Order: sequence, then C-alpha cells, then structure tokens
Amino acid sequence: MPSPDALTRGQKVKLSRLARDLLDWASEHGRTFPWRDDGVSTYEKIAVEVLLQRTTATAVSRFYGAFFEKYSGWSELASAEVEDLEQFLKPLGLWRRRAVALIGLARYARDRNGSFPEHQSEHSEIPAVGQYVSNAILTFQHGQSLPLIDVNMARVIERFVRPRRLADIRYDPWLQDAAKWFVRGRDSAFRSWAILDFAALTCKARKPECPTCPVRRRCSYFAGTKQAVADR
DNA sequence: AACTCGGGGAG
DNA sequence: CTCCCAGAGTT
Repeated sequence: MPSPDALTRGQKVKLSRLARDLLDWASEHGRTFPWRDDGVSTYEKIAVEVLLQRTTATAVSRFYGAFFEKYSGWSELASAEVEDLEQFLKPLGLWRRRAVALIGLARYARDRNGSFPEHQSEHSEIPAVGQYVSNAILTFQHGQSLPLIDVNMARVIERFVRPRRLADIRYDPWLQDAAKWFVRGRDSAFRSWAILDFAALTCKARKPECPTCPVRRRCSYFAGTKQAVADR
C-alpha cells in the first residue's frame, strides 16, 4: 500500500507539464544573474547561496561583484576577520549569522581543497549547509539532479498542485518528492531557476498575476480563486 | 513546531 | 505601516 503522502501518478503528470511550460516561459522571461553565468567557479556558486538566504536575488545581484572581488576564494573568505566581514555584510541583512556561517563554510571547504562530500548524509556537519545548500552543492559540484527548494519553488508547487500540509518545507516529504520530480533530467539547475523566476515575477507571494499566467488553466490555486469569486 | 536573525524593497 | 525575501540553527 502506497504512503498517503506519496506523489500520485496524476501529480507527476501535472508537474512534468508544468516543468515543460515553465522552461518555455523562462527562455523568454527568465532573469539573468551573475552567478548563473557559464564559467562561474564552484566557490562562487556555493558561497552565493549563503548570501541569497532570506534575501532578494536582486539585492544580492547588486552586492555580488564587490563581495567576490573582496573575497576571491575559499581561503580568502576563510581567513577573513569576523568583524570586518560583518560590516561588509550589513547592507544585506542577517549580517551576524551570515558572517559566522560564511567563515565556517569557507574553512570547511579550504581544508578540503574546495571539495564537498558527494552524499547528503555527510553534509549535516557543514556550517551554513542545510537542505537547500546541500542540494546546491550536489547539483553544482557533483552533477546530480536535485531541486533548489526555497519558499518560491514551494509556493508555486503548492499553489499549482496541492496546498502544504507541513509547516516547514524542509521536512515535508511530499514537497521534496514533487520538487525532485519537477527538476528531474538533465540541467536540473535550469529547471530550478525557471520556477524560481516564475515565482518571483508572476506567481508572487503577495499579489500573484493569475490573469496573465501561462499555466493558470491547470492551476488548482487559480481554480480556487475563480470559485471564490463565483461564490461571492 | 515555533522563534529568530535583518536590511531593504514593494504594496 | 506590514509583508516578503534562492534558510538554517536553536529552543
């Protein structure tokens, strides 16, 4: 008997079509960020994820050049003075936590020549590495096909397919499976970026732009809003 | 499961 | 003014 929280066949089909449509959407409307460019080092790809935590991507994009000019590699970041790094991070917010996190992560990486473990189970001891950054490491350094699950991806999947049942996205097995299914295949990072961009530009938290949404006809959230209007 | 960190932008 | 942002660590 299947787990009550397993992905159903219908949900898989729905997510596959959503992935196809959002990749098309992103080819025209997707955002451009320096950390997505070809040739960006693994150091920058992983370290920037800490800058992005609970922070708008546009804010980080303005900050990006100065940060990686000042801290050009794991060893430079590892040997940074905490107070100096804190001051530098202040305009971005979360500066006390982030300074400690970045230095801890950098020292871990420096001591291993920038090479992170290939399995999630070994990531639990790494500073600043949780569910999201762990998947980023496995994706960008080890070529695995894993989703970058943040509030954006969670919101789109939950609106489009099924409302959330657990409070914390880190411990929702259904969401984890749905997100993995969504990005499965080659170039999973492009699929993650597509749904993140779609979430930021169209399926917004505060005021989603359903009237112009390309996938509204198959969206359960849009169906719900239509019903709510009809009931009025 | 609920709190906390935090400045800046959007509504 | 309130809400939100490519989360993670702590209680």
